[in-house]
Amino acid sequence: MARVYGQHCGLAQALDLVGERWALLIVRELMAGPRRYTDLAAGLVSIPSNVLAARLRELESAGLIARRRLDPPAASTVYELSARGHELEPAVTALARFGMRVLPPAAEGRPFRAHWLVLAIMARFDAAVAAELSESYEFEVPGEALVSLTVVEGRPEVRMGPAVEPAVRIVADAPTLLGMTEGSVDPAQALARGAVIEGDPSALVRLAEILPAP
Amino acid sequence: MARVYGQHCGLAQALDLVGERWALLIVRELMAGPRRYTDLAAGLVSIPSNVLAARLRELESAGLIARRRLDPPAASTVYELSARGHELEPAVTALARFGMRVLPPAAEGRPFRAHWLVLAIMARFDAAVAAELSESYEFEVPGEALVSLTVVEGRPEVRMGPAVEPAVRIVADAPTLLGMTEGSVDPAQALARGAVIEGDPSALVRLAEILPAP
DNA sequence: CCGGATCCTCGGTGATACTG
DNA sequence: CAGTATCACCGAGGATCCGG
Repeated sequence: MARVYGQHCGLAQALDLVGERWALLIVRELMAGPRRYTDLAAGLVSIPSNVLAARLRELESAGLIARRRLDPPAASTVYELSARGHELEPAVTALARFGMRVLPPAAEGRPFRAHWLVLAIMARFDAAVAAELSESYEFEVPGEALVSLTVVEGRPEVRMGPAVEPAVRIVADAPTLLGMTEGSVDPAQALARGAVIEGDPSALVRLAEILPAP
Repeated sequence: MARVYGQHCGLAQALDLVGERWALLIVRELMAGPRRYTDLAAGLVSIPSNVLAARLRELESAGLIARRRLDPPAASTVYELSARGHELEPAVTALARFGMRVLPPAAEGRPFRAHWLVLAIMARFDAAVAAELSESYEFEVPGEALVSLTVVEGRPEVRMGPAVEPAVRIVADAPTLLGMTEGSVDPAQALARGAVIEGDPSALVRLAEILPAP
């Protein structure tokens, strides 16, 4: 692991910590909440098991993630972002925003996971437009993921799990919902693909405004 | 170069383009302006020549950088960021901001370059504090780099080269100036280390406010 | 079934030398 | 100056196996 730049530069320092292959994708997975080893392997799709184990060790010793044993009866270990690890979120969302601009719309054999919705929503959120808004929204891929966006006085919080009194609820399959957050699928197309959109129509307009095209 | 994630995710897509070793550091170099092959090699400190050539080829075919032949008499080729390459700047500054928080203050054998000041200033700039401000500042490492920060109605522009009518001019050696932009060296310490600070004292206060600690 | 460890192969990286 | 050529090496990829 002597493959570090060792330069006195913020960017080089950041890349010395999370620049290795798979490292930032592990952070992406944990941005959706604590996750077990096996869930991480599934969310990362094609990561070799030994590489995942090595990265988790490195990220833990860098203080970016933490292991925690769940209380019995659910005795299993989960990984989660530390406070310092959460500080990576602005950088991860900025990279994702860039990537979404050049992401091919079609999904030919390209794997996707419903919980990536969390990052997609964070990346598209526009704080300047949200301003003083306070409202919550809920997104569901039946049987796979339930994601909530809660905006409190312009500040967003994206989590796995239900929203309290969502102004809008959108239920669709993963490609449709991801396509909506990426701007390649509009509500009309989503409805044609079997999506269910319920709630306040004016809130749906606001939702589209605070999640502008990347 | 089949080492791509191939996932339908903005972050994975971004890393497929600039996730390989040295790629983002090349972007850092070009954020200080167009640069020749040899200058890139010097700014990246320890990059193998074949790797630099390979990355430049990849970044060019990805549309992130462009080669350009300078007009005679200065007949040489330079590399520069394309429009799409400039779109990486928010992500690079966000990563640098994270890295600056965990960057060890001392520089024991860790190499640095004066033009990294450009990224350091961009990373520390706080748009919320700058608000409606319009003012310019100049930073100089004698014989190595001259950097200007020009704020127009709250929007920053950081360039190599002199500022027009700077409200403040700071002249110091590279470690002192980099330390100031990283928050580890305050003006008093800088003066003790031989720095020259000239201009409007109230503008110096404003400068410290729009470049808060990362 | 979970959470890895182990073994092997292959290709990218690092270091250096060389050339138009 | 702007790369290309060569080679050793180590980390990624892929599969399998193992203890709790």
